Amino acid sequence: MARPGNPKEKILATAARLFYEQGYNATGINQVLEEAGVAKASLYSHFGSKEELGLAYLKEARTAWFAGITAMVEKKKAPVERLLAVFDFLEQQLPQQGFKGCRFINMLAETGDSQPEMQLQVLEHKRKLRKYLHQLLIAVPGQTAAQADTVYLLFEGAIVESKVYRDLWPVKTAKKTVRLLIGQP
Amino acid sequence: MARPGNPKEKILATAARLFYEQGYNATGINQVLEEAGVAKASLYSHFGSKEELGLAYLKEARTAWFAGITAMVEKKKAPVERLLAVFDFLEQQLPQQGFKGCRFINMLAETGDSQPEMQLQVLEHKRKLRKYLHQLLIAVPGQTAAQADTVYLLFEGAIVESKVYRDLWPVKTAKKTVRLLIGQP
DNA sequence: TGTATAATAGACAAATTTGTCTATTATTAA
DNA sequence: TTAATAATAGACAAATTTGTCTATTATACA
Repeated sequence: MARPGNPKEKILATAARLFYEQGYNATGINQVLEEAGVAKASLYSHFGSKEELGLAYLKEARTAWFAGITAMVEKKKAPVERLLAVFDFLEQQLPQQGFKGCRFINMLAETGDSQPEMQLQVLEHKRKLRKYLHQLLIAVPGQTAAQADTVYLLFEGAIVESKVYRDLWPVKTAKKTVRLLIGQP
Repeated sequence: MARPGNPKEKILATAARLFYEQGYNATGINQVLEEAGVAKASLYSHFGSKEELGLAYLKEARTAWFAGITAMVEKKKAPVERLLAVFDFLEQQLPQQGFKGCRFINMLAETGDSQPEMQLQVLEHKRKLRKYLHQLLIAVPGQTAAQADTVYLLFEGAIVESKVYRDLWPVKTAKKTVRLLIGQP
C-alpha cells in the first residue's frame, strides 16, 4: 500500500481521491491511512484534524483545477476559442470514469454552517472562476461584461448536470449557447 | 418533543428537516427519533432502514417541490409570464433562512455509486423538471424546443450558485437571460 | 558516531453509528 | 370485553468514528 512521496503527500493524495470518490463524510480517517500506507500519528502531526485535511484538500484541488483549465485555454490563441475552451475542459473531464462533478459543490453539500471555513473555500474558488470567465469574455472583441454571469451560470449548470445525467449533453448545450450569445456562427 | 401526526409522519417530517439542514450522512437516526419524539422500533417497522427513509424523503420532497413551483406558475396566465415564474419560485425560496440549495443535488453529492436508488431518484426529479421547463417554453408563441435545455441549465445554475453566494443575483441573472433568449423586452 | 527528528505500529478512549430485541403499554376493531 | 395491532422505552450489540498516547524504529544531520 506504500505510495511514492513523503507521508504528508501520500495522505493528501489519498484523501483527495477518497473524498472525491466517496464523499468527505463517508470517508473515514482510518481508510485514508490504510490506503496511504501511513501511520495515524503522521496525519495528526501534519494536519491536526480531519477538517484541516479537508481544507488542505480543497486548497490543493483549486490549484490543480485552475492549472488544468488554464492549460486548456492557453492552447488557443483567438479570444473566442479561448472562451469556448473552458467547455472543452469539461468535456475532457467527464468521460473519465469516476467523474463525480465539482469537488467544491460536493463539499458544500456535505458541510453545513458548522464548517464555515469549508464554505469559504468553496466561495473563493467560485469567485475566482467567475472572474476568470469574465476576463475570457471581455477579451472577445465586441463583448462587454454584460453576459459574463450568464456564461458563468451556464458553465456551472453544465458541470452539475453532466454529473446528474452522466452525459455530455449539458456541456455541449452550454457551449453552443455561449457561442450563440457572443454572436459566433 | 412530540409532534402532530402519527409516528410515520413525524419521522418523515423530522428526517426531511434534518437531512436538508445537516445533510444525510451527518444526520444520525437517533437524532431524528429524539426530535420526532418517536421510538426507534417505529422507524424500523415503517421504513426498514436509514436508506429507505432517505428514499422516502426524496420522494416526498419531489412531490412538495413540484407542488410549490406549479402553484407559482399557475398564478400567471400568459405563457411568457408562466415560464419566468419559475425563477420567482427560486426568489421566494432563497431568502428563507436555512436555504441550502437543491435537496436532490445535495443528496447526489453525498451518496456515491453505492446507493444507486438515490441517484435514480435524483435523476427522475431532474428529468421531470427538464420536461416541465420544456413544456413551459414551447407554450410561448414563436418558441421551439431549441432553447429548452439552455433554460434548464440556467435554472439549475441559478439554484446552485444562489446557494454558493447566498445571494439572489444568480436567479436574477438567469431570469434576465431567459427573457432575452425568448426575445422579450 | 551520536543525537535530534520523523515515522511507525498499535493499543486505547470516548463517543457515535445502524440496527435488533425484549418487555410493557396504548390503541383499535370485532 | 376481548384480542390483535401499534407504539413505547430502553437495553444491547457490533462496528465505526475521531483523536490521543506510548513505545519502538528509521532517518538525517552535526
